[in-house]
Amino acid sequence: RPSDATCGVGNSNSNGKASLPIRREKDFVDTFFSNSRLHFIGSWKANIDGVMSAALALNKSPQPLPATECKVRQIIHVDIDCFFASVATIVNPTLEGKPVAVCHSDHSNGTAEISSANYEARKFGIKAGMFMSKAKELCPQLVRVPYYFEKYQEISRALYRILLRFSAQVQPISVDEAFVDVSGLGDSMAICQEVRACFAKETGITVSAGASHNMLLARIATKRAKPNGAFLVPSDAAEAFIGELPVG
DNA sequence: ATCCTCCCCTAC
DNA sequence: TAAGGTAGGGGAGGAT
Ligand SMILES: Nc1ccn([C@H]2C[C@H](O)[C@@H](COP(=O)(O)OP(=O)(O)OP(=O)(O)O)O2)c(=O)n1
Ligand SMILES: [Mg+2]
Repeated sequence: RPSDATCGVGNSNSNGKASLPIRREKDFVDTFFSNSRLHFIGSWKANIDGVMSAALALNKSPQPLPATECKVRQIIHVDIDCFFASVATIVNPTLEGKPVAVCHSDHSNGTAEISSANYEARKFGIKAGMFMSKAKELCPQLVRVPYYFEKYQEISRALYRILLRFSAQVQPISVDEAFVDVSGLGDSMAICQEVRACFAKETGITVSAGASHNMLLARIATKRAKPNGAFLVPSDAAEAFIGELPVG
């Protein structure tokens, strides 16, 4: 906080240089937020509303059947595969097939957190939130890549533009994840595959999809579909599907 | 009974 | 060399 900055180290004497620590404090806060992946994700949620209303204003998105007018809804959930890590592979295709993790630091000690790990890296037990130092213990040949926040924004917009071509009822969950109500708009698995194909063609990145008759089942179906797949839970299979889910 | 605020937790 | 922010669900409990 600027009001605290004059209490900082090296500013104890009254030589008229009190403004310097205040300015450096402000720069610190700005760089912190501009490099924070969690700030990027969190503020995007509010940002999505603008993207949505702009696209919906074009009035080109088909309206699904209201829940009251169809016996069984058709809900789709989509989630980009290891989003940030996938973007790095688009930027540098030679990373294909190698274990990759997104992180500010590549050091073997310290507490820098991994934001996203690709599926090669996950075979070693590496996952989001893990310290890079721990990840390199598990996988010394792990390739560390930087953040590309501008590209995440661009690719996220592409996903939402595609989803809104199939239905006007899109609920954003995050930068890489959304629900879509496609009740009465066609075969839900066919729509899943169309969305996946469109997105892969436009961005070169894979997105997985789950489909079922409610949001919860669709979301869990996406976990089963990953990576680079689609999975349907039919109404009469829901009980068995839920019943066999492992703990953890 | 309802509404509100605070707090804890979780998913991104 | 590191950038642990943000929104929302839901329970506890006080005010109305
Ligand atoms: N603890 C976390 C979780 C997520 N993210 C960021 C990086 C992810 O790429 C993005 C999307 O989150 P997901 O939970 O969808 O994870 P991924 O897309 O990376 O992998 P998955 O294939 O499991 O969806 O959010 C992050 O920075 N820190
Ligand atoms: Mg994802």
